Amino acid sequence: MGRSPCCEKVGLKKGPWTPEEDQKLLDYIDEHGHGSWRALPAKAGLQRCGKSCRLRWTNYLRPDIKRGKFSLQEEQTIIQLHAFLGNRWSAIATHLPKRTDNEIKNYWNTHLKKRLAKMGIDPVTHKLKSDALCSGSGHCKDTANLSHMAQWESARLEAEARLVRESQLVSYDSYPAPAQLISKAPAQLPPCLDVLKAWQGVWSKSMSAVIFPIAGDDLESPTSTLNFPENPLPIQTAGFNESTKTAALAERSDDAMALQDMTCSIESAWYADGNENMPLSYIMEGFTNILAYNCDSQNSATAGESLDNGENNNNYWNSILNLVNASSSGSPVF
DNA sequence: AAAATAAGCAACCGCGAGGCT
DNA sequence: TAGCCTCGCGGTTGCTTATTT
Repeated sequence: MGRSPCCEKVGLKKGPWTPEEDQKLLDYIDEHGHGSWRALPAKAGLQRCGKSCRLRWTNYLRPDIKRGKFSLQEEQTIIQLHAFLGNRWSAIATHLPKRTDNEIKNYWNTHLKKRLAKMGIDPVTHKLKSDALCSGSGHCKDTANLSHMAQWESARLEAEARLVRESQLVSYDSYPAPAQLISKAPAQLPPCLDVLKAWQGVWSKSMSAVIFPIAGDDLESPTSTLNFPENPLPIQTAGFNESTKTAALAERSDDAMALQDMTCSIESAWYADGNENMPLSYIMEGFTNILAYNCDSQNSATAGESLDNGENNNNYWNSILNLVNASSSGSPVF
């Protein structure tokens, strides 16, 4: 028996939405919430499949969507998260407020992927295409470590995404005030991606001289754009203080605690593997610093407009080598 | 100015997960 | 427990717009 179609396709319109259709959908959701997507088109007087309505709403009509050009920090965040998660756009979108997974996916495919490829970086593996830096025995082991950690991080992000979805369900139940309610969702999240954030404030001091030898100390450290409320736990770069952790965890939901524990697992696994010299987050952030530094002319103001592409490329490769050299036990990233 | 090509992006499709009965 | 239903995700398509020839 074949799979039943998601909806009766005969007589249903496909293709671009008209302003009238948009208005009907908006009006209906404004008044009733979306409820069952399958039943929505008939109730709203739309000759569309419910799936199409959901897509139009989530990717275009939702009031909390930010459109337009991606900022440099958004780009960095996408690259960081993609290195961890791969093409899991919904999980990535969870950490880019007001951006949809579809928009991020399109932006990756049309801009970031090409840019990385142009720089000689495999956009799938986030490794140098030559793979020269994985020739030693230690580097390949580190790559396996990264993969293991990425699995933990991936699972943790999925749990976070679940929390966000649940909070959004609550929000839509009490429509019509979706924008305000959804905007509260991040405030309900536990602090996240500590792996990426942990080094914040440290990297620019300890590594900027290596990564940005000409940029000086006043160069803004391109930290994660992940938008979360004030972190109840102090960000630490050398493991977690147990008493602090315990006190903070006591204030949280079970889910949040689980997420925090997973974060700790990632970090402790890293340190336990004998790579105490440089946490993954250092490497990841340094990596995206480099990307930020070498992104194309549209962001040249950040990188320094006086540099031409050739210089940028030279600095890029030098910076990678410096970055690797800075880690005596080898970088797991490349 | 017209045709060809490339880029950008909205929308569709199929699949899998999870909930419900 | 199995089967059905709904939803969401990721890959892909195809239309529109911009750029090049």
